[in-house]
Amino acid sequence: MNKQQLSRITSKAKDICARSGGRLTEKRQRVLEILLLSDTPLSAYELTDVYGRACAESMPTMSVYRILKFLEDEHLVHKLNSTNKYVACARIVRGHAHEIPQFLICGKCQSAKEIAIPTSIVDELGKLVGKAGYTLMNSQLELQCLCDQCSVGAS
Amino acid sequence: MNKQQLSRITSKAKDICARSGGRLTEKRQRVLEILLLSDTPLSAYELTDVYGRACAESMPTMSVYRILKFLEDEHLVHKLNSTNKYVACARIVRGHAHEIPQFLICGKCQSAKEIAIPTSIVDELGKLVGKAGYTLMNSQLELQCLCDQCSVGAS
DNA sequence: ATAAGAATGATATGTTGTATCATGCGCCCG
DNA sequence: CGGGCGCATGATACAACATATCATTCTTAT
Repeated sequence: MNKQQLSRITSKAKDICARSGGRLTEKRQRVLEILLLSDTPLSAYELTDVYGRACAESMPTMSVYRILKFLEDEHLVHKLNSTNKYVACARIVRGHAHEIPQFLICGKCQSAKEIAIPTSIVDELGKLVGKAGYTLMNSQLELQCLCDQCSVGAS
Repeated sequence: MNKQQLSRITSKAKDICARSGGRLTEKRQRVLEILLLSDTPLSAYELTDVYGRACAESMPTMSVYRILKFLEDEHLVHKLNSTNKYVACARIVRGHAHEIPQFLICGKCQSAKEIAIPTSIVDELGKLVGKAGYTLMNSQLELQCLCDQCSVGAS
């Protein structure tokens, strides 16, 4: 990702925040940028470290958590529950509307890819869930995978 | 679940362990029984508490974690990554072969139900994952739901 | 009986996350 | 302009989840 893309994205992120009455402050923007530029999801403590090294003055982890919560509420960042790490939302990068995200997580290099799952599959899942006596509320799937690069490397 | 069912299950669990060279010791069995009898998934620390109250002498949490790991390796227990809690495997209760488990977790009462997802859906997911440049390794899904009882109660 | 190995206990520490109160900073209105 | 209100951040403490490591106890085979 180059500087131009980054500034286009952060400018869009500012709009999104403004529309909901929030503000993308400089610190929030920096946290978002770190996630946008990272190859892999980061934990709150990893983010604290990266922030400290990148930005001269450091930030207490507490603030990182608060900022992550803000960014999640704005749908600019997602949390991966299976690894307790955070990723920038791919939709804001690619300009799509917000949907429930699904993730492919490489068990070897830890990369995570956000994908869209066809409505048909989600609907099938929903029916199945209904038969079991439950109602699907939210289907953020996190699938344990191996990415092609790691498959090749391992062969 | 009555005593007879419980003893049938633990006897089967003993066989499973024996086949892989392990032993279902009394403490391991007690931990498994607590999970079998619990309405909801339990964290390692909750298990420690319940164990302490049920069994007179208590067990260090460290041992609970070790026992949970053993039971997971034997596929007698699953860990829910989205909540960091543990459940007894439903297949051993119902006598089915081991498969990748999927869970429906009620966001209100915290109950968790283990279900089977048809091969067709898993295959579709696999294809999708393949197109995205990944290979599906393990598809333990944890779906955030509302159970029918809680839906009714809330209405 | 005893030695080897498995299971458990005890202790320390690492990782993730929340609660709470204090401080700073921007912005609006008089 | 400046005083005060509200949002953002800092500092500190602690809770919850998990692992590392060494010591002790129990089982089992010879």
